[in-house]
Amino acid sequence: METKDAVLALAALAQESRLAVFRLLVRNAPEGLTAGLIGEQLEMPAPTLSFHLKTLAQAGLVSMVQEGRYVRYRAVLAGVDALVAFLKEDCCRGNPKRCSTKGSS
Amino acid sequence: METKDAVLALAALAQESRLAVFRLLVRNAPEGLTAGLIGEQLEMPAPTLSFHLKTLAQAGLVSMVQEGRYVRYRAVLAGVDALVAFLKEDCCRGNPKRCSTKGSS
DNA sequence: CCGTCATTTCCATATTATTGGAATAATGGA
DNA sequence: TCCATTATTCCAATAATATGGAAATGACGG
Repeated sequence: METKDAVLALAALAQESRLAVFRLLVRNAPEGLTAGLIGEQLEMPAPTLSFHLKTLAQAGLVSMVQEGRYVRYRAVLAGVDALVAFLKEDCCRGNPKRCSTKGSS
Repeated sequence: METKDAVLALAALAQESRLAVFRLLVRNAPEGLTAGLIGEQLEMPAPTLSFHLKTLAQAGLVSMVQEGRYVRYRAVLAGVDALVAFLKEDCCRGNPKRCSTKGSS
């Protein structure tokens, strides 16, 4: 992962509305939800939601699939893992014992 | 963790300069670095760096300790873990098997 | 105290993001 | 084909953020 991608993903999540959308999709993984259902759950106007979904998709954090008249969105959980790996890259110069808490990447 | 805290932390990282600062501190955990050394490594003007360090500190992602004339900054690695836990909260409605990749929180 | 060094605050500028109404597409059923 | 439904694009007002020079703060050594 490159810095540019990480900033894109972090910026996508660093916004109340989008964070709510993403977390809703995480809860509803792996089936996902249609745009309409998301808007209904979060009481968000369609254009606003569309804008945010596009941002999340461009950041690689959600995937979209056309299903007839609907578009189904899904959280890309691997995106979060990639982000964390990037953040902790070469943590403690590779002395994992000195690194805190749980030993993710 | 509350939504507000998560947005604060994500926004702190969602910026190229700050992301660079944080990752530098992660690499140099757990000792940390003084403000001056960070600015030197990243070739960043002092006021700009100070602004970004303050933002990271307010987000709970770095800690600061006065050391004589210097101020030492350290990455708070647990902050990242808390963030991930929040993002993946109730993932797949608690069906961890259906959740992807590695089984963090 | 006084000078020096490390860091922060002040401030103005430039840039970028969020929001939702109205209009526009795209799909499928009758 | 025509209509109802679903979702997106267009656009403009509003708000928030990043940047760095100059000045101010704070800490230590002499």
